[in-house]
Order: sequence, then C-alpha cells, then structure tokens
Amino acid sequence: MRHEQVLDALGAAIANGSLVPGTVLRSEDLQERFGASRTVAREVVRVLETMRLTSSKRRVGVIVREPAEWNHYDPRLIRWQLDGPARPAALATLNELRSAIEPCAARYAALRATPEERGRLGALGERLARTARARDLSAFLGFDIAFHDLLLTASRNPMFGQLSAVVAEVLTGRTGHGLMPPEPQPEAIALHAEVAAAVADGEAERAERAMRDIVVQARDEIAALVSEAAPEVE
Amino acid sequence: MRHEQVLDALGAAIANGSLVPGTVLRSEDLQERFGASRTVAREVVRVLETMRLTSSKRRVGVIVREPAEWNHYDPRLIRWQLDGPARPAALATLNELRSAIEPCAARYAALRATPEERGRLGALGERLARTARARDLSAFLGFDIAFHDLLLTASRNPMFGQLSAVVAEVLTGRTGHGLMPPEPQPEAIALHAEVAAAVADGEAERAERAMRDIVVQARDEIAALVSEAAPEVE
DNA sequence: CAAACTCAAAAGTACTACTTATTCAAGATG
DNA sequence: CATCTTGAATAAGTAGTACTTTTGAGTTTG
Repeated sequence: MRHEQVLDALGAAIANGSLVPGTVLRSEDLQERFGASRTVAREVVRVLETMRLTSSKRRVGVIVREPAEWNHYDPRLIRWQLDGPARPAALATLNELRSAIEPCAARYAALRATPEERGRLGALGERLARTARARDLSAFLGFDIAFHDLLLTASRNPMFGQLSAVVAEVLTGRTGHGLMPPEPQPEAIALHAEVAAAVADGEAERAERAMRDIVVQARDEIAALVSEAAPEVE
Repeated sequence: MRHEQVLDALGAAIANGSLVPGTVLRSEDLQERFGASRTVAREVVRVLETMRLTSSKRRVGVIVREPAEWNHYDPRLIRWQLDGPARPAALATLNELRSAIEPCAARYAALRATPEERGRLGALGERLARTARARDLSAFLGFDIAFHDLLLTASRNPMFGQLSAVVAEVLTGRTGHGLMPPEPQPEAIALHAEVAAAVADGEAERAERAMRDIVVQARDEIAALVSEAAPEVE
C-alpha cells in the first residue's frame, strides 16, 4: 500500500522528467520526503532499479538514469508516460512499435494459430463489421482490441503477445482523442476480414500484407492529425 | 552482492521452468534455502515481482506466474533464457522480434537520423564490406552489431533503441553457432550498403524495403538450419 | 446447510544495529 | 611539485527483531 504510493510518486516524477537524468537521491531523503520507512524506501528503489530508471552507487546515492537506458517495455513505465504531459509523444512511440510488430505477428499467427483461434478470429471480424455498421464505437473498440489481442497471442511469440496491452492502449487512445472517424472506414473492416481469412487459410504472406495495410492506414491517419508530434518520449 | 546471487539463482530457476507456474514459495523458505537475510529475500522477491515473474499474496506466499505474464523485454530475463536449456527457442523468438522491428526502424532512421548518424552509417557499411572481403568474421560481427545499433538509435524511438541488445544477441548467436556461412553473403553486404544509402538520402520506403530484405534473408537462413526449433520460449 | 465468526499464518511495514565499499582529502614519498 | 598511499567519513548494503494487516480455512451457530 505504502509501497505503491511512493513508487508511483517517484516513478512518475522520473518518467515525466521532473527529476532529470543524473539527479542523485539519497535514500534517507526519500524516507523523509515521503514519510516512509527505510524498508519501503529501499524496496521502491529496488523496483526502480529493476526498471532501469535508476542505478545505485555506494557512497553516492540513487542516480536517475538516461531515458535511453530505461526499460521502456515495463507496463508501469508506459502507464506513467501515458498519464503524464508527454502522452501524445508516448502514444506516437507505441503506435510505431505496434505498426512494426503486427504485420509480423499476423504472419506467424497464420502459421501457428490453433483451429479454435482461427475460428474466433473470423467471428471477431464479423462482429467488427456489425458494430461498425451500427456505429457503436464503444463496442467496436472492444472487438477491435480483442481481435488484435487474439492475433498477437496466436503468433505464439511471447514478446509479441506481451504487446497486447500496448495495442489496446493505442486503439483506445485513438478513439478517446477523437482521432477516429465517427464511423470506422469500410476499408479497415474489409482488411480485418482479410487478415482473419488469411489466418484461417494459413496464408502467411497474405495475412502479413493485409495487416500491414491496416497499420499503414492507421499510421497515415495519425500522422495527418498530429503531424507535429515529435516521437521523443521524454 | 548477496542480492545478485540469490536473484540469479531464483530468476534462472523460474525462467528455465525448474519452478513451474503456480508454485508457491514462502519467503521464510527462501531465506533458509539461500542462507540469506530477510532483507535480501524480500528485495529479490520485489525484483522478480517487478519483472512480473512472480506475484505475492498475503497469507499465501510468492506465486510463480505464467510465462505469458512475464515481462519478456527485461534484459535479465532474456539473459536467463539465453543461458538456459531453451536457448534455441529464445533465439528464435528474439529473431522474430528483430525481423519485425528493424525494417520499421530503418524507415524512421531515414526520416530522423542526424547528418552525423547518416555519415557514420555509410562508413560502417563500407567497413562491413571490407571485413567481409578479408573474411574477418569477428570484426565483421562487430561492425554488423554497430550498424544495426546505430540504425535503431537513429530511429529516435526509444522502444526500438532498446532492442539493440537483442539484435546484438541474435547476431552473435548466429555466428557463434556456426549458423553463418564462413564468408558473409555479398547480397547481404549490398543490402546493408543500400540501407545506408537510403538513410543518407532520407528515402524511407527504400530503407525499409532493403532492411526487410536483410531480415527476410536472415529468417530464411535460420529457418532452413533449425527448421524444427519451436518458438515457445519456455 | 449456509453465513458469520474466529484464529492463525504469512506477507507487509517499521526500526535499529552493523558491514562494506567508495570518495575525497590529507599527508607522505619520489 | 606531482603522484601515490593511506585513512577517515559517508552512504548504501546486509542482518535481525518486533509489530501490523490481510486473508484463507476451519468452526461454530442460527
């Protein structure tokens, strides 16, 4: 309880740049600053160290590392960045990542998905089309997330699978910020169906191509809307 | 010191499956088992929790999580997997990741690299060609790693940049296991030069295409040699 | 038989004492 | 005068004890 509070406060401060890289914190100061015990302060520092946000040196203190050294794939760090002032930049970074991974994931899903997964993917594709026609954006988002989640899982690559949360974040971020047209484009729907069909038939190249078309479309949309947003995530 | 030892022992045991998911560890047992103090045991558990390898519940203990929940991008976990019995599978997983990311990274490098980076990339491309002609595999590997590292950095996407270590691991793993022809293929060399040229001229599409050709070639090579290696990293 | 109640077990938190490594500076040595 | 050695101060690392809180499981009771 205590632990989480202090961790969130300190982590967010580092993630959004309030504590610039190179800053040294003495663990005694941390105890004082947050009114926490030594135990809590130490374990918080351990966690931050694990995330590579800080490094500890004897006789010196806890040093805030350069952003380039951080473990940017840690869910907590992603959260802190998305909740901070650099949210647009963070979303841009995550979107680039997603656009790189998903075509490849579609490829492997076509090669490795279980029969059951292939079926579910097709079903999700249909539901996507239905909710789009009904202009039910909220339900659409849900099925969209489920679709991409399933695809990443079916790729049987744990490093791809872990990015489900990232994709979900990007998709919700897009609808949440009105970056999404009121009605999803028919083109995108068709492409999702195409991906599902390709995966169902085990056609790797076709699945990859269709998914690439999806992410390129999304990329261009976002680029057009936030053309100035630089991708430095801090 | 103590901390690292215990962490490595426990982490490796979880990473290579000696401790199956669902196993509950009581922190008192850990102290006994490793002859460590309460402090050390607790902080090790905190670190493992941060990596999402375990979760702690009061009145229950420390529970080993499912591999799907782990943070697979943590350098330490990657290390444990590469040093364990599942090394081939881990390398396959990492290679897939790399093949997904690098073409996209090349694209953004072409759009965002500094003039200095563009120059250095070209220089590295030439050195690559020279060491290849000289059949100096060790030097070749060094320049290859530097080339890909620079490219990922120049993409200005921190999540791409973080994968430098992964790419280095994949490239060394390939030469180290004799999966590399004694003389690097002229085709690959030409493609590296092509990437460098495209980045120098800011041609995103061309850079992406050339890099895609590189990773596809590498993928097919590996697939041909270890055609049976399943990609489950645990 | 189900719901509430009690108890105990194990993690979480707090605090104190001691150990070890490292920096910085003073002093010795060439 | 510069460089190397030595040592003291400092802050993190490790150890151990005591207390708190949560929660799972068994037991009682309506």
